[in-house]
Amino acid sequence: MTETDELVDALAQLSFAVTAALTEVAGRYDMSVVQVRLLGVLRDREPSMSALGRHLGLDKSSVSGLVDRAQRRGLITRTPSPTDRRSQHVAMTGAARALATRVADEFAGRVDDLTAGLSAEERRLLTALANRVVSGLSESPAAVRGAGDH
Amino acid sequence: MTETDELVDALAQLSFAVTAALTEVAGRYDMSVVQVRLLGVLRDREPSMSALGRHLGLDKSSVSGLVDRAQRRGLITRTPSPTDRRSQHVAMTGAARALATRVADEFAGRVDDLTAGLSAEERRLLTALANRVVSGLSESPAAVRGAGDH
DNA sequence: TATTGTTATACTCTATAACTATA
DNA sequence: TATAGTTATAGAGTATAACAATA
Repeated sequence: MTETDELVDALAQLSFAVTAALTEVAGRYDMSVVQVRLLGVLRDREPSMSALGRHLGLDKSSVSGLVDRAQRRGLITRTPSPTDRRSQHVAMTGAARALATRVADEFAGRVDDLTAGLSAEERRLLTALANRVVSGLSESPAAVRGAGDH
Repeated sequence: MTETDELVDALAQLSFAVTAALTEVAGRYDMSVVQVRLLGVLRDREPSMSALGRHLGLDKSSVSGLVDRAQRRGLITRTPSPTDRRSQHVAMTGAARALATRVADEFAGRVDDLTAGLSAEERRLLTALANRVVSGLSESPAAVRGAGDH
């Protein structure tokens, strides 16, 4: 295997492990990864449906369904835009904020377990390298704590 | 934000970026991430349905559907086990092998783009750190080139 | 005309439960 | 009894196409 193949495989496996951890933690609260990301985006924004779709990389019809299901569970609200009568503003409820905090905390614990074999210096190094990789992206995907986009 | 939170967020964003790249490449061939992983597992194995489920972390009923759809597309074959008449052995076809190679190559190109901002030494460092994180897992998730599990 | 959002439709992916066949 | 696999069913998630309302 070339060095490139080794890097590709290592990042793929790391990503599967991180995603699996988030899936597992979210599942304990009957949430999916995309729902966790939805709440992450709404943590410090109240976007329109279409802006939400851009943040999550989803079609507007997918956002409609996603928001419908979250609203049915009392996690988000839709309010009409005062300036554009076609538009809705999406916001998370207090219950959603509490839920998102719990999920993020438990996820952090799982990442802590995953990286337990690294020294403090190695963890800082991994953080820096991961940030360098992601910083090259114009549209960062929304993460769990809502940081890093726009 | 604490150092732990920074690490958690950096790994979450990195994982989303890597997964998004794989999703995008696979989509160009009408494939999903799980289908790519399926072919990755079959690259050097011909497991039973239940063993396949363990490799992918899926219920046997999910595997049935997944294999059905792949078989309908001519990507895999089912053959009866000679020793256990309840059991099926799953194998990938030549067409699937060619397809998996193309997807893996394009995915490698995307990861190359993502890490273009790193020096050769930094890429080696990232590979080593990612491998250290994943090596702590007893059951590694199947990656794109089929390496790293069992 | 273009944009915002919803709805209808179709498909993949996933799990639970019930089932058949074999061990 | 236990295991291997399929099928029926239900629900989340996604996209495309058609639509209504507004800009």
